[in-house]
Amino acid sequence: MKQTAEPDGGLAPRTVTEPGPIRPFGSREQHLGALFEAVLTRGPLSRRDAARLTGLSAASVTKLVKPMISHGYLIENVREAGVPGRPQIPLQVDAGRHHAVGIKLMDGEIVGVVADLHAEVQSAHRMKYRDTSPEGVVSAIEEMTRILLERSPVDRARLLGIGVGLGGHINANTGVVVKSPFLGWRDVPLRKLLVERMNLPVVIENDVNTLAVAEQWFGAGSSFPSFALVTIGVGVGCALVLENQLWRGVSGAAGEFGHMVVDPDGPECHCGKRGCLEAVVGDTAIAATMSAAVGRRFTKVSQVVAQAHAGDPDARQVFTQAGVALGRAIAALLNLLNPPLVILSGEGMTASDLFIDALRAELDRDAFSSTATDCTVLVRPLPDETWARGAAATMLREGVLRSLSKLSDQVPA
Amino acid sequence: MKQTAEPDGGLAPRTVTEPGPIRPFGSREQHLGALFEAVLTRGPLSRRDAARLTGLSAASVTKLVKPMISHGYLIENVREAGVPGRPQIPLQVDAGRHHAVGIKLMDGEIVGVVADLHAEVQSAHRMKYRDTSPEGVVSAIEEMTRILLERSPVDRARLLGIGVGLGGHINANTGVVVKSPFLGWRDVPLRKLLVERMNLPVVIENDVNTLAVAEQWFGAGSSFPSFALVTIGVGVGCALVLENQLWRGVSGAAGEFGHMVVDPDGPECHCGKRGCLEAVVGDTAIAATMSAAVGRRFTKVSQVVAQAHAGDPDARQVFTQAGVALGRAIAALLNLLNPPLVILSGEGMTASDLFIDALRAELDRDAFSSTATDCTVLVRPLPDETWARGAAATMLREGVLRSLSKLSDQVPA
DNA sequence: CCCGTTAGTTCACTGCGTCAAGCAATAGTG
DNA sequence: CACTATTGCTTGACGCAGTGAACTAACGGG
Repeated sequence: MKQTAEPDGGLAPRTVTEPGPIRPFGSREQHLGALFEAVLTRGPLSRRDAARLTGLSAASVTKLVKPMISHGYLIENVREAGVPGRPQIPLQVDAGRHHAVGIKLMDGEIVGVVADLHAEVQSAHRMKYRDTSPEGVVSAIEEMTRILLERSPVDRARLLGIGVGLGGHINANTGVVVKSPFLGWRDVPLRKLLVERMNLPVVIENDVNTLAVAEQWFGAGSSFPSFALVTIGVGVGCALVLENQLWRGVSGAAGEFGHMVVDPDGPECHCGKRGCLEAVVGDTAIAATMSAAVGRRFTKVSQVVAQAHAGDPDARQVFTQAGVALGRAIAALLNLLNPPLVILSGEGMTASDLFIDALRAELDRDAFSSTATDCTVLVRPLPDETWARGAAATMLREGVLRSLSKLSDQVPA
Repeated sequence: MKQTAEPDGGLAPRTVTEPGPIRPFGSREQHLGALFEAVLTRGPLSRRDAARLTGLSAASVTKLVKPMISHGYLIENVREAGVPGRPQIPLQVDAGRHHAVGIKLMDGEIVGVVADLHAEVQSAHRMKYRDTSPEGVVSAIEEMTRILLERSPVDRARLLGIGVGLGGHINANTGVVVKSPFLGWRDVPLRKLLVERMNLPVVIENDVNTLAVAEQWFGAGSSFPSFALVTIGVGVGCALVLENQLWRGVSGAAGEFGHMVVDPDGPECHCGKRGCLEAVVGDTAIAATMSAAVGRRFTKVSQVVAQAHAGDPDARQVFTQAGVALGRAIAALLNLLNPPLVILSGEGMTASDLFIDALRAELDRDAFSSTATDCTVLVRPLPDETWARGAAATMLREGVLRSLSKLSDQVPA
């Protein structure tokens, strides 16, 4: 805590020097972005429908779309008639026009993809790495990028950059890894290092946040202004999108969900506390609980999952307990923020059938008033490269919105 | 939960009918509001400083301030020289120009105030009521308003309306009390009833939210774009202000903090679960825990507080435990949202010395990375009418911002 | 008394979105 | 096969809001 004081030290600043947070002018940039997002996420769209979606007038849409077409962001599809009246001209994003590399850093392993503007994966690769020093990781990412771009060659001019997602406390604005337990890092300026080495735009972001961005652009999140994304796997993570904005918190550390204490008398967590959510429902926790219950050593969740699917009551019980704990934590989230949507994702959700019922029941039990009934809960098992895809999506979004804002009306030569 | 499904049912809406969420035009209304808020919360302010604060140009400030002065919202103070150059003209809000009634509904008791635009309380009153039917409550509020306005007569034209704060799930937009446990209500259109009876603008809002609004305008919150407000007393409540906006959630139920489960094996809660935060640190919980520990019957917290202040180790222990539980819950909040400020308030904070150290220690222990160090924690013991004052502030804000938006440049006759 | 300095005001200008009118392209109809 | 109804897109005049630059106002100091 910075300080604690009884306030009301009513300071009347004689000279105010705060930098005005208000944009001096023009919402054009925002409207360009909104229009692009609408066309991207809501499939092919006529100008008229785009106008309705964004709230702009048809005239404005025409004006704004023009430079986006001439610069190659959007393309006009062939008109399709069928109803009386002039047929609509479907607009869509020229997906192949822009690409990005997405990379997910894990403990000892790294997954990378090349994705186009629809976040369709063009190629993927997976490799191990040992050297966890900043230099080593940068080299691994360089190597990965080289391999990926060899497999699916992308014109450098059309490569928006590299998005990197990793667990821990990442300050996306400064590009600094504030703290990453699995790498043992503190305050490593990863973005700077990567930009210097690769000479390409780089975005680094918490891995769960990258998933949320992908979900917001290409998934269920596109229909909801706010949602929470909870991932279950080795760890438990959470990302928040509030009013269409990724919520990062003051220091960029928002969304730390795994170390919420759900049972003060629960098992010890690697963070030093007892009964953290992660220590109850994380992968290692599942295996450990099962081992303790049966008296036989389980090292992997997959073994417990297999047992449970085979009908073993002990294994089923382990998952039921995990579901209850998870439900309790998510209920806390629901009660606190009352979001319209919660997406459950992560490797752990592939076995969601084993605990989803317990989770739901607990949600209904714990949720205050209508916070549970007013919330859609979505289960999203994770295809393997999705994390890396999310990182690519984050870079795509950043890059496209940035370049859109520089768009001028004039047609390029 | 509404539903659960694997999504990607990629619906391509042929005809889009969504109402565009974008404002058709003009940010003038927002700038008027921002300017007014700046002058209100940042004390007397010259046009120049106001410009710096809001980010507007000096020219714009001149233009926007003109109608606010001619309509009596702002007044020019006498200039004060001292430095070379033309002296500044301090602008300030004409506090006496607008008033509002603020009312806090409690179980069997009702507190009301009349407040001016600075939320200075002009007069206050407190009374009991028995009839908890909607009719009865409306009558009590009417009676209260009558008494308050007798004591401090306010020109009806200058009375912006009545703000009502009460615990429970309140939908401020529709003016409906969705659920109020202490009144035993469900879906009561309280605002409608009050408007009909009183023929005045009415705002109803969750009581903790009204406190947050007051804090945002007149308290520490005015210097932070986002903060969380946690109240401890009979119940435990929470309100969130995110990016200068009160966060209500989809259904207006956000901020339910008291029924987060902090200890699954803890004491039973009146909500039916076990180990809710409220059941561990609420007023009745404190008394109950103390009774159990000592084997003597305590019915009021004040008794336990007295014992603790007298040095009774049992009593002190009770508060220490409560501090730990509270710290744990607030740490969860910190980790999830990473806000720059948390304000601790409510009647319970008058005894904050008994548990604040335990709370702080737990925060530091539980918080991930820098979420605790980057967060200012403020203790705000509650003067008695503050709840009602908050309700008045909510009405003032609503009323003023609404009427500002109708302001035209022309000088009134 | 004039100068430097700072605050506030005026005004021509510009960017941006809108409205209204016009143009374009289809299906249906006599 | 015109002709009309219908719907989508485009164009241009308009208005609003905010700005920069020039100007006026009001002070202290030499």
